[in-house]
Amino acid sequence: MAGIDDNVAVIGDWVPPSPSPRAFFSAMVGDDINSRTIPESPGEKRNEGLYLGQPEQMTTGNSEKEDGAQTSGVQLTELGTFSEQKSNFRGGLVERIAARAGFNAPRLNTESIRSTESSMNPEIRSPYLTIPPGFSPTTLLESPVFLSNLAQPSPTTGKFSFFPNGNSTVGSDPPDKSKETFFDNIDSSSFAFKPMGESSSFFLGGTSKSHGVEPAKAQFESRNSLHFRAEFSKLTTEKDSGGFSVADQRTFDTVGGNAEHSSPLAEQQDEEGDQGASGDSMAAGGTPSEDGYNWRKYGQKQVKGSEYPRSYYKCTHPNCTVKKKVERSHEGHITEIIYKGAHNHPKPPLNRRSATGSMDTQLDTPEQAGPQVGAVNDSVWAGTQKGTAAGTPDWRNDNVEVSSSASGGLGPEFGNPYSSVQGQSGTPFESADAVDASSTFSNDEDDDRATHGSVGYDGEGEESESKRRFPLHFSVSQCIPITFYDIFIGTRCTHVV
DNA sequence: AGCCTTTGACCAGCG
DNA sequence: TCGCTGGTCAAAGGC
Repeated sequence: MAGIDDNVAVIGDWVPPSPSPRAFFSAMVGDDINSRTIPESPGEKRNEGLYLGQPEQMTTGNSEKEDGAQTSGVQLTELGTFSEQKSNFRGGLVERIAARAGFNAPRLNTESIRSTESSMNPEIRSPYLTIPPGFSPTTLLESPVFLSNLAQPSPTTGKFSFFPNGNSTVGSDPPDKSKETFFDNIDSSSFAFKPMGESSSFFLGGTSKSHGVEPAKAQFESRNSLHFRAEFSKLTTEKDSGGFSVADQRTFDTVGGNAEHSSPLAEQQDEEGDQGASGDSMAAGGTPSEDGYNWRKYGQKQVKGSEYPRSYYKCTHPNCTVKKKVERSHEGHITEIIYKGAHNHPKPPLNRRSATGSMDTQLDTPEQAGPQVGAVNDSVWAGTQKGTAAGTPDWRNDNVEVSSSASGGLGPEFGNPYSSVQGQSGTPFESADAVDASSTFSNDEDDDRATHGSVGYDGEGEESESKRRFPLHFSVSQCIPITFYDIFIGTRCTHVV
């Protein structure tokens, strides 16, 4: 199944270019910044490795900026939370791994990070996603291994695909494969991360632009990575904006990474290649095709307030008037997606060109299946997804805005039950889905309501509150603990617009 | 041949 | 009315 393969690939991407087990774990822990603790792998390119995100990346769009207080607070919170958790994670995971693997896991030094945490407030434990920006929970969750593993004690979903021997494909692996195997492999010299020339990269990182793009990453674009990019992209772009508000977290829930790591080329290549010629080439999360629908770009313009050009897309379906605006950073990261209207048709078959691209992620979610009623009112662009993981649109609400960011995709994936379905179904899960979902969801609501990307899916009850709290209309609907091999690494909360 | 992207021009809304 | 801005059109070209 492609889905599985994808997952595998994704996992592989995680691997640092010249990875050593330590590096890997350190990365996992997020100690990249303080790599000094791991002298063994000096040569490693940290930027390529997993980064625990940098807070700055997490900034959100302008609208959110307005909320200064929230903004800074949130950032800190998230970071802090992560750090804190990280410490736990570190202690637990690393040690466990070390124990199993038989090598000494480096102690991660998170002191510096903690310092940051100091600013951390009670929020640290906030239900919001605590996963570091650089670290993409989504990946974990989505990956076959993690998905299943989180719930299941033994990650048998398969070995990590990135094992050098290559025989370990998640899908192929016998269910029996257990963590033991995994660790054993690690322990054994055989364990090696793929040099990633190919997949160089899954950049978890919150590397900031400062890290610079590495050419190698260009290659990194595996189809799989696409959705990550999307997510990252949003985050990335937003980071520029300066702080992020709580609402922003919705974006982060699923996102950890910073797209910027990947070179623009990489992304573009990736997108283009993966998506195939489909017009989607444009966007990772924002790519039209990502959401499962076919889009035709009919214009592009540099918007005054926006640092990046805005692209205009129309749904290619005959009677569908849905449009969407996508802003992408120079690097190709989507900074904002705004849907206008609702699809009045089911998602097209994967076959389409876009489909050819690996990206086609068609969610076989119920929503998709059903035609979406909705006339689009030309009048207004409803949804904005800045920096959000795509969420499920809150179609219940008026003026629901669904935002799906490429990135957004994650949101739905995690939070959205459907997303989960998707993953399980074996269909490739794409960030796009999220997007799609958003658009899709925007149902009956008149087109007027554009869809904003929102992460959460339900939370109806909370919704009102959320609105109150978050001008952006995001609310926390549900929090799910994220664990990695029994280790609690954070919580994911879905927010509903 | 069909579909899509690109891109400059055009149009409408607003102050 | 003018200028600015955002959104859309449509020709040209590519795949």
